[in-house]
Amino acid sequence: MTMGASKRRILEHAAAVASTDGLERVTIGRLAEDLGMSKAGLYGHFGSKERLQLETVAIGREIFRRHVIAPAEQAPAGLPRLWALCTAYLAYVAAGVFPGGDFFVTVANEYDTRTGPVHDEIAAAITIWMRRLEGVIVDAVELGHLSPCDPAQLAFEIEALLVAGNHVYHLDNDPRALELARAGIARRLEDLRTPGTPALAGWSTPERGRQEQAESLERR
Amino acid sequence: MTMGASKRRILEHAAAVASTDGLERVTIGRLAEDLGMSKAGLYGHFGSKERLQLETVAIGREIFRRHVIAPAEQAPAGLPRLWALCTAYLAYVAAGVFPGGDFFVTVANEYDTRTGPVHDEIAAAITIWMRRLEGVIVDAVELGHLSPCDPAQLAFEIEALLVAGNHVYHLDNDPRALELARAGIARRLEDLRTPGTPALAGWSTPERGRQEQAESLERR
DNA sequence: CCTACCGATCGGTAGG
DNA sequence: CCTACCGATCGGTAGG
Repeated sequence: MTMGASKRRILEHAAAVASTDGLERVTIGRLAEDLGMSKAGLYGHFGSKERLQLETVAIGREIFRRHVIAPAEQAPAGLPRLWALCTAYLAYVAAGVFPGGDFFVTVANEYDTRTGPVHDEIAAAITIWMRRLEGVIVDAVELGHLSPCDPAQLAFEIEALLVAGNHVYHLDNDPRALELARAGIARRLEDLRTPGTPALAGWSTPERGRQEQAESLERR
Repeated sequence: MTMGASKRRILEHAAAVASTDGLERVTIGRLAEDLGMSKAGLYGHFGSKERLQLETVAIGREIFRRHVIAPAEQAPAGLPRLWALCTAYLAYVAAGVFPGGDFFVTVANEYDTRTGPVHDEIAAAITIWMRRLEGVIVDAVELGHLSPCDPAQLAFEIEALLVAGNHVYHLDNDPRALELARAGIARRLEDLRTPGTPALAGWSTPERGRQEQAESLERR
């Protein structure tokens, strides 16, 4: 999409605000003040709050594609690409590409029980992401990397762990959440990996000392 | 907590609204209009928006305890109780106890990157829930129901699947999401179940016939 | 892009 | 519990 530099600057800031506070709090007055321009000047780029929200979702998709999808496309098809998608997602969260973590987790939770164009656009973006996961899983099975399995079930489980990693990472401000997500996905994929297929980088759980395990038991 | 009937009615409505639209949209004017009272009359019960939010979180915890924790306490300790917690959670979502699904998923996502007393109260409630999951997992291992495992890791994975089930159920308006969550948890627990321990009700995937199911259990 | 507005709604208060 | 109000902020508009 062709877009002026000013409009792009507005939308990138809007996406950053939405990732922490939600699309509802992306108000025209707040954006204008943050960016040092007038409300009416900013408003003129969009014509309605809903258009601003829809264009914010669109730029969120663009940033997600650049930081998660595109890097993983470099990996070989099948299991390596599936694992690359997972590690790229976790890296995107850890790097703070959006200050509130995964943009789509925040806005999807905000709009999951609402109706209208903004809900539909968010749901469509997530459906496309899930179809991509499922497609890469199908490839991995057809290439003999993984034992036969239900792609929708496996994609659901992987997405659940990724999203939970993002969520707990921010709620508890604890980077170990991303490690829990990585370990859960690695274990699930390891169980499905066929004998001839090599394991991948960062696959195994880092060694945990006996003391740390005992503490984990005590903490309950 | 002692509480007048009027205040309880306000808070139960506030929790219902928060589960769909978030705590931010639980405004004093909206509650007053919904309940047919004046803003000032409603406001007087709380004294500040933050107090209203904190008391809404408290009543959300009470309702969660009644619908998820208490029923599962009836099940025997160990694996049966762990499975009862999971099925009680999914039933609580499916039953629409809150119109927006799990109250805590909505508000935790809303507040995960904020600071202050409301964030802290939500984070504390979720920590207590996670500690409960971990404690029941430790019991299941000590009772010999499950092979030894990292309780924090398993609790994280179970919670991830439960929350994803709730989330996708509402985002796509598709009840199969809860079945994906149930199946994912069941498979994970089945892999950890020790030979002498019986499987539990609703354990297997429905698509599989009873015969295939029985064979599958024998094979292990 | 701007200044200057509009009616509606926000959290909160005064006074009863 | 109520009416009546406050200043701030919301999305949006008029006019340039």
